[in-house]
Amino acid sequence: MTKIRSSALEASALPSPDEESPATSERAMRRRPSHYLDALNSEQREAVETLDGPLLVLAGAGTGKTRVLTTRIGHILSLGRAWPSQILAVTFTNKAAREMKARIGDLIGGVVEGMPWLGTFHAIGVKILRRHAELVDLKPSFTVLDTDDQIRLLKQLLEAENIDEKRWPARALAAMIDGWKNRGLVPKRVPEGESFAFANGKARDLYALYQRRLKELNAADFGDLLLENLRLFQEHQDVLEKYQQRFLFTLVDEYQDSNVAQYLWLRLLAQGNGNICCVGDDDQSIYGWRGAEVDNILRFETDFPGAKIIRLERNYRSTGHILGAASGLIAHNKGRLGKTLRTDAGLGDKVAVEGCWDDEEEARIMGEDIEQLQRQGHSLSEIAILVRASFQMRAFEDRFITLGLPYRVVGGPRFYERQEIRDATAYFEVTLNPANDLKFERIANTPRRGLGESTLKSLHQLARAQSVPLFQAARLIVETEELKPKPRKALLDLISAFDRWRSLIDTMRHTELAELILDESGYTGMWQAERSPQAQSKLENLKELIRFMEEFDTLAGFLEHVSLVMDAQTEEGADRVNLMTLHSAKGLEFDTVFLPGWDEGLLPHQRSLDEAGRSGLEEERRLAHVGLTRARKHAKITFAQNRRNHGTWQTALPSRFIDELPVDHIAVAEDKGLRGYGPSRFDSAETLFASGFYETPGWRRAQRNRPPGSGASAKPGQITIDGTLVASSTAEGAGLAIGMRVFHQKFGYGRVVQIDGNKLTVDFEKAGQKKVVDSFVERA
DNA sequence: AACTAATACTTTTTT
DNA sequence: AGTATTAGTT
Repeated sequence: MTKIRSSALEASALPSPDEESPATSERAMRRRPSHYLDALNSEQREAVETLDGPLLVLAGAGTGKTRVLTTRIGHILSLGRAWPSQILAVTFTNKAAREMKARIGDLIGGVVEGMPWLGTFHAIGVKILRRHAELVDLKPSFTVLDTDDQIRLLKQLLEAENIDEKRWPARALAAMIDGWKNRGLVPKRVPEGESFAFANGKARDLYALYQRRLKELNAADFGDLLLENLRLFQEHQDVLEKYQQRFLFTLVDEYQDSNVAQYLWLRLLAQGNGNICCVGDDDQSIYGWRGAEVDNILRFETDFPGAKIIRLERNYRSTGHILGAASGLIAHNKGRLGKTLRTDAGLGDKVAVEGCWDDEEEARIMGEDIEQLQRQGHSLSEIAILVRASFQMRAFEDRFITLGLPYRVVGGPRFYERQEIRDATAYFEVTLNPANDLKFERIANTPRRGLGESTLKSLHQLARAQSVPLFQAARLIVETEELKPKPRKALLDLISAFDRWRSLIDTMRHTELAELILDESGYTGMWQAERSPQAQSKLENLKELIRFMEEFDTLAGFLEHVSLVMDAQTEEGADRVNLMTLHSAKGLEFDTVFLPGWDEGLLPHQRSLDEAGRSGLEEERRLAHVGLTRARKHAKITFAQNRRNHGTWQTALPSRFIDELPVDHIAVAEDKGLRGYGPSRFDSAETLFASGFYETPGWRRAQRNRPPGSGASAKPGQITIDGTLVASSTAEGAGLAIGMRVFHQKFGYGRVVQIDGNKLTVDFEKAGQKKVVDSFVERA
């Protein structure tokens, strides 16, 4: 247990919430240790002071959820009810964990070294698992697999089982296994029936096989971090009791995002003393597709008998109209506990609603709006554009680039998920732990060193026959004549390189060693040789990685954290418009929020509707609600009538969520007209919308009944022939001849240099000389 | 083994 | 339409 001297506790009696006047001195705080409670409203205060027994804090958007959590921890500490090391506080993201640490630090003054059990479910899971690894058939040094490794492993399994990977993709199996793990199901507990969804009922066996392989590799995937913990607690009562006794208080953030496994885990731990406090908002549950169970929060009272529920309904973020619009919208959901958000701020601006012709116009309008805001002195970083799906971002990026408007894409591929980062860490991992087959395989032929499929295959064969790791098999095989001289030499070089790097671990600084490895392996060289702009940024990222390593003392320490704790470094500071998905916007707030793409089929996403029916619709509605409640002062919703889906133009109707917004809180933009696009090609959404008819049931019916092809289905001035462009040809048949000018979809215009049957050599004006198939070019 | 052409896929994504 | 993976070819 971490030692915290009483001085630390004294210090903890001095919480200083941000609003507190600087005049409040440390000494004053000591005299009146409950002063920090004064900064809370009555519900918040109750949530902080109700320490014993199960407590659910239903915290609507912007009601001070994090403040309650951190103050509660501060309160526990200042009352001396527990040492920092006796408090378990779990979050879902590293970001949330970091923020909580920082805020508790502010509260009790200084860095919170003494909160070893504040972290994500997974981080805490790993920590516990390492201590008791042997009890779940792992060694304490087990590695955590990322998604790539997981898929690769499953692919191998499928191959070994002779299952057609075309028909039964490894990804699908991975999704199923993850699903089971999220529900806390070990292979033998998987219901028979569910097995049939994959490879004619082999799914469960494959899952069992996969788990066995993981143990052999001394590895755990993300799901295991919880599932194995669960198993540990269930099978070893003594271990469970130890933790039950240790954790005097348990706090959970974003409880609505928890899955069954997490719920079971929490319940086991909370059975000790029952002091569990979950904070969440059922109206912000948007991760159902990833296994989150809204039911966990809806059922809290039943799951934890005697639970107290406190609602935080006073919103400190948004103005009245925005809150009114959001509340009116979410009120359409049936499965919710129900909260009524209110604010003391004025009504503010109504939520603007505007229709557009297509996504380009949508982007253009927002670009104009943002430029205007900018002229008024609005900070760009206080503006966010929240989209449902990432493909929507493109239109905005295009527009912003032409406008020269600085923007930043938030979310996207995480730092650690980038190819070059994974490759690099794979090198470090193998250096440290040569038995890590998956990582070894990942980089064996990256950069290309002539160790192709066939070599890897013989390695696998040998490894399996001798039941040794691939690296060991490599050692053996280079002693034989098994391989041809070239790959044999390459393999030998690789092995000795790794051996040498390994010998340097103890003597060399870990960051230097890392650079050495990347250098000598030819990995950096590989990217340097590729003179593409991406290669440049990849090299930058590798530098960033080394910089990040500085924060750790050893290579091992770094690797322990890298897969769990590393995320994109969002360069703060620069004044840029934020562009992100609704999902990644949860927990953030901005003065002005733009919500494009409220189209039927996109915001209630069609797929969500198809796959999950009403509950899917409700989740989509929560997503819309999350979007609206991100805004402090201004919100604008737009929808487009035409959206390019996968290549083809499709007409779209305004989202049903627009109909559901209370009329009083929204302002429908005046018809800006279709600006010269043909005369009344579609007398529907926009025109009627703007003339005030949009709220009538008749209008809605008209919208729904409108045949999908009516109105314009293509961009004016653009001739689209739906379906096929039939002209097929052989080179001769199409009348192609040497010297003829042709057009190719990808390469543009060029001149035919040579004809070889149906293959052409064309000298393209932009792309240079290429060999193409005749059917891909047309006469220009 | 490495390139090119054909094909398949396309919601959201903490760890 | 565009990209990412796979299959086929050299």
